[in-house]
Amino acid sequence: MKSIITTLQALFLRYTQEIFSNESLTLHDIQITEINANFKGDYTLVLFALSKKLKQSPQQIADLLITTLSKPNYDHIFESFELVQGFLNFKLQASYLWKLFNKDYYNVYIYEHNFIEKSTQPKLICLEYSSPNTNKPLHLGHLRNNFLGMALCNILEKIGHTVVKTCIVNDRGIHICKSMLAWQLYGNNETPQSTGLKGDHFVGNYYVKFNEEYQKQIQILLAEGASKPDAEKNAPILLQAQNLLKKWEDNDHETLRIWEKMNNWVLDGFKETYLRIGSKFDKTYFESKIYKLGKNIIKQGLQDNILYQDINGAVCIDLTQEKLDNKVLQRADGTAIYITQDLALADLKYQDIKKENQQEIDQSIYVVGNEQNHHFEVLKHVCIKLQIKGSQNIYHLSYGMVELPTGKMKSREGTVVDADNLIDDLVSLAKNKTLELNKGFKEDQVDNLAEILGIASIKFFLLRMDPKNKMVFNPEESLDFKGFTAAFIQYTYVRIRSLLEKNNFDNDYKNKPCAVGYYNILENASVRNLLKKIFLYNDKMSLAATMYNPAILAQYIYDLCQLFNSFYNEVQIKHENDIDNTKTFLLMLSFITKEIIYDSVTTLGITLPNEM
RNA sequence: GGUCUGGUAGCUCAGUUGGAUAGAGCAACAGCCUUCUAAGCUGUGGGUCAUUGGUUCGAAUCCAAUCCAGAUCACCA
Repeated sequence: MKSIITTLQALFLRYTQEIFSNESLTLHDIQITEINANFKGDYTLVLFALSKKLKQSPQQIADLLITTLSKPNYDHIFESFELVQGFLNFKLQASYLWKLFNKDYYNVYIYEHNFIEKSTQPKLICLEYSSPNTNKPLHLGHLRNNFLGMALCNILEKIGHTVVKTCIVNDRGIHICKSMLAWQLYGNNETPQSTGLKGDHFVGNYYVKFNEEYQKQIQILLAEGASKPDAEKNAPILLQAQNLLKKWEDNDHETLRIWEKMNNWVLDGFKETYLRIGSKFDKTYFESKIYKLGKNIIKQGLQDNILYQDINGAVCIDLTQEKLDNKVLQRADGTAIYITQDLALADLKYQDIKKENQQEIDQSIYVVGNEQNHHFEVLKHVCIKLQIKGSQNIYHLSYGMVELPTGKMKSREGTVVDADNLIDDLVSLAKNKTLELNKGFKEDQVDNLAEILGIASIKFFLLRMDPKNKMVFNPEESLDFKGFTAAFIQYTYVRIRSLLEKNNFDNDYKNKPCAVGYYNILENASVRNLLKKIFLYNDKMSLAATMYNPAILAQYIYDLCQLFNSFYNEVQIKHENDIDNTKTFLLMLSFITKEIIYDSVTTLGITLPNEM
């Protein structure tokens, strides 16, 4: 269903073309905005662009428009006009709003069960997100990544695109060897089972242990008179870890056995968290399985003279024409680095998805933090130069870091906010709050509800902000259940459910014809504002999709809920008269609000309770 | 040093191709529950949109310079 702004734009385009006999006018010249709260009316036609194009003053244009549109042979949809310094404010007829709601929203929804217009150009999109390392548990930054990825996927699908969700698991490399080594040295054959720890936390503890020992050894070397860089490079435990990496790459049986065992512990832990937060993937790739493929691409690149070897034998690419430096793609000793496997993955994803969908990928989105902006710029250029298919359609959706009030999160200094712990904290906060409000739920109901509310609260908190900006997370202040939060929205939702139920909506009103009324109720500002906000849903969804920004949707939902609550407090539906269909209309309005909340909140990946 | 982000209320954030007197939430203060769920609603206070200049009917938004903060510029990931 079309948004009201678009509808009005089209209408005014027709009007102006007719009235000013000017066929060259386009939609671009018709600037319609929601009215500024300080003025009277519903919407505003901003006349400056039109004035320039028509070479007439805003006053002249407005005069002619008003006199013509007020004539009875024109669409009878305007109630009044007011011109204020180039802004033509107008109020719509209540009957028009009523009809619009009934025909374009209510009935369409009842029949089609959908609010959103599909894109006329559906795309096949590959969306990569999450990308965990298997040496430590997920933290708050990963949560932002996961929530963004899921929400974006849902938004794009809502618009009608096909999205293939992929995940690359970074399960090899020196960082993995560090936790492995620490476990070998200090683990005493303990396991997640024997300690009762979640697998990823269990392994993460050894990663921390490694760094502690590493720091100790550096201090010892420094005390013995070594320079700082030497100490950092020669600490025995680091040399051991490097040695372990070499053994891993040489397929040392025992090393691989331990690696696989520890990796599975971590992956089991991730699985649990992903299930809890609702992250799903269509395809999961493992770096350990694909990193070697990159070497073939590099070999081919050398043969084609796109790449070159420097004096030490490292394979490089010249990106000076792209205003970037020369970039190494493979070490002098022939081993792979980060970008080597990214090349392989880009190629692999393209081939796999094309094969499965019998269709070219239109876009490949990577949800990765903005610390890697440079890396992805380089990656895209390298892919293009190496003529990897689909390279032109690579898009890095870069999101800002999550910081604490004290500054950056640093794993080594223990200042990370652990994902699992955070979720537990929020769930338990939600539980306390629920118990405090004492609404008479049974114990398992309380636990269920707390799980829904706790997870929703962190999701909404992370999604309501523009992805590209960094954000500050204050544990004390952020974890609230009032104001601009998920709980507020969930509360509004259950409140509407209850309202509809108490008023017997499903049986007595849902299918009642209600095309005509006396419309007095639309003079109530809270009713009118809610209705106008409903008319914007489609617009906001498609904007969120084109901008890759779930925050637009989050903000919209919040506004909608706030308007509903104002309306709810002002109008007592059960006391309204239904002789003129007013009560039916208000219940339908509430119903559509509820359905939009459900539709949009679900799209963000957030669960709604039925009561709270 | 180069490149890229950002700087809006005490704090956390909106502000959609330049539009009218810059908006929310939190925090503070004052009200509203025998009436459809008060996790709600209503109101008050709080701003040199980092600074300076420019572009024009009009600038938080575009341009330039300066200041501040962050990221990045690895044969790390």
